[in-house]
Amino acid sequence: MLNGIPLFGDLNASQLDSIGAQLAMRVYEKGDVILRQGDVADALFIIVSGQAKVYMSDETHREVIISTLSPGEFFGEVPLFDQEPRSASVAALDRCHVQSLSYKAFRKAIDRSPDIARRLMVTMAARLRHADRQIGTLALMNISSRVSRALLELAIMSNGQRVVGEPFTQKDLAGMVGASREMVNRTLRDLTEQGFISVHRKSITILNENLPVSF
Amino acid sequence: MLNGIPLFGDLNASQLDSIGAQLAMRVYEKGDVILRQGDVADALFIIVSGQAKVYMSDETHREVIISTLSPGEFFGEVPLFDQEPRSASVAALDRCHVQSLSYKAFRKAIDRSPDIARRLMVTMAARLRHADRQIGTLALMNISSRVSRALLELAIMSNGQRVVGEPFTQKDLAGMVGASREMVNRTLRDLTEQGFISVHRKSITILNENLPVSF
DNA sequence: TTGAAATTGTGAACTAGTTCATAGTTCGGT
DNA sequence: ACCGAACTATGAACTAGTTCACAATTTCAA
Repeated sequence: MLNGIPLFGDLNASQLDSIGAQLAMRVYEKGDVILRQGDVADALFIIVSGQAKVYMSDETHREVIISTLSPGEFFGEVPLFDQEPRSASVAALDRCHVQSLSYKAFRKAIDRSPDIARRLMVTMAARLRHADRQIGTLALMNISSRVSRALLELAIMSNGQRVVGEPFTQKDLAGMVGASREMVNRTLRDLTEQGFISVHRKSITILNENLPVSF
Repeated sequence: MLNGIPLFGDLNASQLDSIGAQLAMRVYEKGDVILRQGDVADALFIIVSGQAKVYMSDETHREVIISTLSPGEFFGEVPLFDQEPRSASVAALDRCHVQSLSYKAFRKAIDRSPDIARRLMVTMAARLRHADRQIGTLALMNISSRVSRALLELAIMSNGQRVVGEPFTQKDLAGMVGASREMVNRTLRDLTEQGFISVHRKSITILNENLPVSF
């Protein structure tokens, strides 16, 4: 989705080296929490492989998925600018290789490279646009429209077809659209009956671009 | 709310002058639309006086208020980074004096002043945090909690009391929390009966900080 | 000051969505 | 190849919130 201009693409090896003293790689298994809402923050993360979800949850363990992250994308930059605790949690949706960069080094990188600063701004602007859209969707659209919109957004081309597949479950989808899992299930059934999608195993194929989005 | 580090605070008069060829001031009356969702964008705006709302609406004229803006705050920066149309509309909540700065000049300012770039990033990060919180709230909390949260957020100190007053109507509040106007009215009645707030004319006083927020 | 427009207040009918319960299916590990 | 765990599916009861309708009050411009 928010696709990754690799953040450090313009740095040569020695430049990377000069800021990257604290660059560390870690592997997270599916379901592992990478960072937790409320934690004190001192590092930025970059996804090298795998996918992750950014989410918030309440005390009854219901959760909203704010966004999903793919290889090349980074996350955890917000607290660098306001020194507040992390605003959401991030967990691996499948096995993830994640690099971390201390804020100290990250700040250095921003200061030294106008290009990194610029890319950071571009990404934050994209996230802002996406978040605002999400707010509009949650406040104005009914669930079946929200599900349709989520499917269109998650779909990737796979031999000529738009497909939403692994690693997303109906529960994940429910979290993304702010609805119960059951309601998502019923919506998928309806969309199937109406011929808009077809569902096989864990993968949903979009048969008709014009999913019913009321908004 | 998202309070204004003035964006151009570190520029001296001649620096301001050198980028500000296109700096123009305009007055908008209450209700006037300053910019519209879908428009092509080529300028940034800065509120000098008055308040404005950032909102999206659907074809049936229901609207969500994404945020409100106070003097010192700027808006309309997102399309600078992605060349997409404006993602939301902005309208004056009361009489507003608004300065506009062409993207061309704005870009120049960002490039010349690391401090302006930094402030821009700080503001975007704050907006991102706020937006994510809003998404969580919309997806996880019931309406009375959302109203309580909105009241706490909008309240300003006015001789020792936390007050939410002009220019916000119940309809505005409804737009902010993604609910019907009637539901907001009923919630305010309940909160009054329970002694948490008191309502006189258009102003709401918070009597007890601990408004019932479930989340 | 007065009349029209906007805002507030409230009941009643309705409905979209949740929650609960339970069964069938698929998945992943040993 | 098997077993428990996670996921999918679906009906039924319930409920939070919407919508409609209308009255009362406040605001504001002429």
